[in-house]
Amino acid sequence: MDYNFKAIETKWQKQWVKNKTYKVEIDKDRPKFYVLDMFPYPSGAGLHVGHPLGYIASDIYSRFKRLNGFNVLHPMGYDAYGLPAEQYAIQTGQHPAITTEKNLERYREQLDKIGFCYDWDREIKTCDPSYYHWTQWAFTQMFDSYYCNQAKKAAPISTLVEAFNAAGTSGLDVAQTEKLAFTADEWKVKSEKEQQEILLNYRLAYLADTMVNWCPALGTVLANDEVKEGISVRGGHPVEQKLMRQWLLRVSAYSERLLQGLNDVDWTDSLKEMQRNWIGKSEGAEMKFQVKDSDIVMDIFTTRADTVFGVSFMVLAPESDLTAQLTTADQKDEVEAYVKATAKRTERERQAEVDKVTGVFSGSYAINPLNGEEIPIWVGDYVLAGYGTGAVMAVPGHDTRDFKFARQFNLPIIQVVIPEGGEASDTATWEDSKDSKAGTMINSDFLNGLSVPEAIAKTKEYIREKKVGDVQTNYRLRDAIFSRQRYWGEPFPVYYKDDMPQMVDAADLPLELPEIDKFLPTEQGEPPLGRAKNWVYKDAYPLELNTMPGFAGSSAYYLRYMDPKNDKALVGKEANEYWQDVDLYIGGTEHATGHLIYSRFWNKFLYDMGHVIKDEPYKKLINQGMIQGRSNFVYRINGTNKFVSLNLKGDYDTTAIHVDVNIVSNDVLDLEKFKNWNPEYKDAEFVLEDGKYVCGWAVEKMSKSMFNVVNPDDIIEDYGADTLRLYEMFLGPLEQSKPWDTNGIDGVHKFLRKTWRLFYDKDEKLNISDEKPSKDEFKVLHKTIKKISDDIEKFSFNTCVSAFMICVNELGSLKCNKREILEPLTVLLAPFAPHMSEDLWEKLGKTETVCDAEWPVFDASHLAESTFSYPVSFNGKMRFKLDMPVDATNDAIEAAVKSHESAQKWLEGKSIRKMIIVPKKIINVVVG
RNA sequence: GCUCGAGUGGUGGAAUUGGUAGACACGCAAGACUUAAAAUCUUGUGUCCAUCUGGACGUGCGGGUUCAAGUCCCGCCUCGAGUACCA
Repeated sequence: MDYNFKAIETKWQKQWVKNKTYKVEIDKDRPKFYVLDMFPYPSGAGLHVGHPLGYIASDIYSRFKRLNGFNVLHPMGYDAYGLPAEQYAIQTGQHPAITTEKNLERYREQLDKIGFCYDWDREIKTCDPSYYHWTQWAFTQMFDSYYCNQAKKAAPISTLVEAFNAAGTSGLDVAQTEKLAFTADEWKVKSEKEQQEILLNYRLAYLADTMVNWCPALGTVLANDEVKEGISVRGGHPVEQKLMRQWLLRVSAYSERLLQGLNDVDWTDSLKEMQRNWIGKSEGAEMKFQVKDSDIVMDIFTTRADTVFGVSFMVLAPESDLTAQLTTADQKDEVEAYVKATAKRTERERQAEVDKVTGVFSGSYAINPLNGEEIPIWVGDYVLAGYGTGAVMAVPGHDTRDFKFARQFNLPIIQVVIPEGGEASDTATWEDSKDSKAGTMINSDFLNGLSVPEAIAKTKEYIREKKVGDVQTNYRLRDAIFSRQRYWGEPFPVYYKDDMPQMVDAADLPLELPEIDKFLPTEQGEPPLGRAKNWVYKDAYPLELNTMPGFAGSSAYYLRYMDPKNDKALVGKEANEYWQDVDLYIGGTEHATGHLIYSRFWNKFLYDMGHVIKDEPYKKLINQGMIQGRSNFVYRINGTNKFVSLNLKGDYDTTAIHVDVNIVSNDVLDLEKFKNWNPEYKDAEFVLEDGKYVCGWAVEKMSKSMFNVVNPDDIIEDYGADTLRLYEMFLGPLEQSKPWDTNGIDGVHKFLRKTWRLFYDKDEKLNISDEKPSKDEFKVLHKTIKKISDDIEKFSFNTCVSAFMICVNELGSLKCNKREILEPLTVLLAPFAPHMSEDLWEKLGKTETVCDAEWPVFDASHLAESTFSYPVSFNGKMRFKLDMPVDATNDAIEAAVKSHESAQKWLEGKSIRKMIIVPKKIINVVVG
């Protein structure tokens, strides 16, 4: 019988469903292992060959763990809310739920064909009310909480109210939007509404007027990680800054814990580094600059308080509240015009014009707290409102941006640091600021002569003593904007009473997404939910019109898989205590600053409130590399419909045109298919080489427009799922990006057929021998057991496939069909090629699934050798091999080398200076 | 600019962490089987010189450490990813 992958794969996929082979339940007798794939968003395009890479890797690891006695949780579900389905709805009027359901079915169909061991009984969808019930619940919990910096954890907001009643804000150190100060008496006399407004300053989910990334094309605001280089990640539309009242999550409260937590997780260094940069901790000082003839005090943040004697002006962000306050009457027009002009520019324009220095004088002066000098206050858009205090002290001598600004507006430049090995010089002659990371202080009063680190320490001490500022830590991480002016997302469990937000009662959750007639904003510019009929709570109070963003549903999904049907809690105690956390998380690096920050934040909050038992959700995380496309090109001779083969194109003036990779084989174009591919090429003519049309190629992103998309369904149709799985792994290291080239796939398919043939004789009859295997056969097997076991643990799946090929090639030449070899080999192969292994396992007479077989145990005694073949080098160059007993003494080896025939020509006329002998490794003879 | 990662045959990639560079596979070439093709099998395949035995060179570039360097150190170059007026 030939290897009939179609019959085998269909058969076992049915059997697995029928036997519930992948159903998982809590089993306290076995250790748990939780393997998770990053939640896919089911797009309309379906899966291409790059998507399953990570899923195959996690599937192999899950099966391997199960074979090693672990109770493995390996679930799958869908991040089903999102912009594309809604954009499609706007264009076609089709309800996003229908589009989503259709896409999801297609995804499922494609996934099923690959033979994954998911427990589909645990499937979740973020758009399912029984799921978003708990997304809404978590939000209400955050609303009812604040973050205490002293306890370093979240606590119920009622505790804070008690504290206000007892002593106002005194003695409190809590996360807050604005630094407020009031006494208990002041608090008590405030109206209910005023108190509610104040509490928003502390809640972990809060409503506030903030600068947001507004994307007009999508009609919604976006979080920082959803914007790259001033354009939206989804859709690529321009984004501008706008002041809006929005829901936010106080992620910044957890900055330090999110940073510290990275030390306890097993993630790649590069991913941790990305998160560290995104959190952006910097330590420095906050200093107070009194404004001349005013009671206003400017707070500025600096990491280089030691350079304060070099400050020659101050700069405010145009959006800063202080800008208007500090503008004098005669500068008013100019400043207002500048602020307006800045606001009009998109984020993208602002970034593109980094070199353009713009600014305007406010008319006011500040007083340097260290030397009492008066310095002008300017407004400039190089200062960001969102970072630090939105104001800086400018040290043009030692900061590039300040230097450029000073030159542009003719402001004084003072040198305060002499770089190591340099001398003080006239700043008028400088072309750029001078580096100040190391050196000696000058022009700095009591700091003169000190080194930079000494000066930093001394300044900190000084400003604390004189109370002109304080040592301060700053984080770049911003609170997450949580409102979206869209339809297809979780509704907020929020209603408004007297204009103040209130949470929907827990008993009334989930608050289901209402039906609307059109998926567009209302005529009044309200979000789409403004169209919903009776969108009120308790028949009286209007409900929130915004919906939640994409990351809401994906922030705690891994917890839900532990207990997906629980209608009393996000996750039950028993399930949470058993499954605990994710042992292995596999997914793309694109989630580094979004999902992976938000879900860590979300989880830490739930941990603080005692709802889950682990502080960090993902113990080990691996980023699979991107599968790139390998595009093919044809070369059209300009102005003709004639195409010239790659190596002859130098003789012509040509234009390269992308051609569908599916009509090219080994870079040779199928001419007939090409003519039929596009009516434009129906009458195409060709200049061939050796009778063939050879295409050019390049590695590019896999995308429709490059005609290089390869569909896994097609591969499975031609070669089977097991071949697809093996080939995806064989392409290269999991974490590396690499191009997909279908051409190499024959190799792994051939390997599977060779494996099959070990079980079948020439007449295609099953033929397995119960004879004792030979020493060589055992050696091949155990070498493979060791290699596969080690490499799976290292996630080095490409070398596993090579090892299998070597093993089967060797067993093939030994003509081995011994049960004692083939049985363990089938188990080794089961994680990689589950369909074939399951089938062969049955052929071996087993009645239980191969998934529950026992992983073969490596026995080193089978690898023991009596001789070792030494490579013999002369001055480091390998010249010949020498077989020696493994227990040969160095003297015996030395003698053997000296008398060896091949050694003579290298020793001739030279003397042996030294002989290096590394037992069972190498011999190196140093001659000269 | 800063941070991280990577540069090995025509191609994808191996190399036990300092010890035989190019495993395994694709592609290519020659051969076997076949009327023929496909499939399958065998052999060869880093570059250069040589009829062979063989030799020289060779892991982005330039230095260095070492008996021995793809691997370690110093200085560059190129590509990829992330991030960016972050004070």
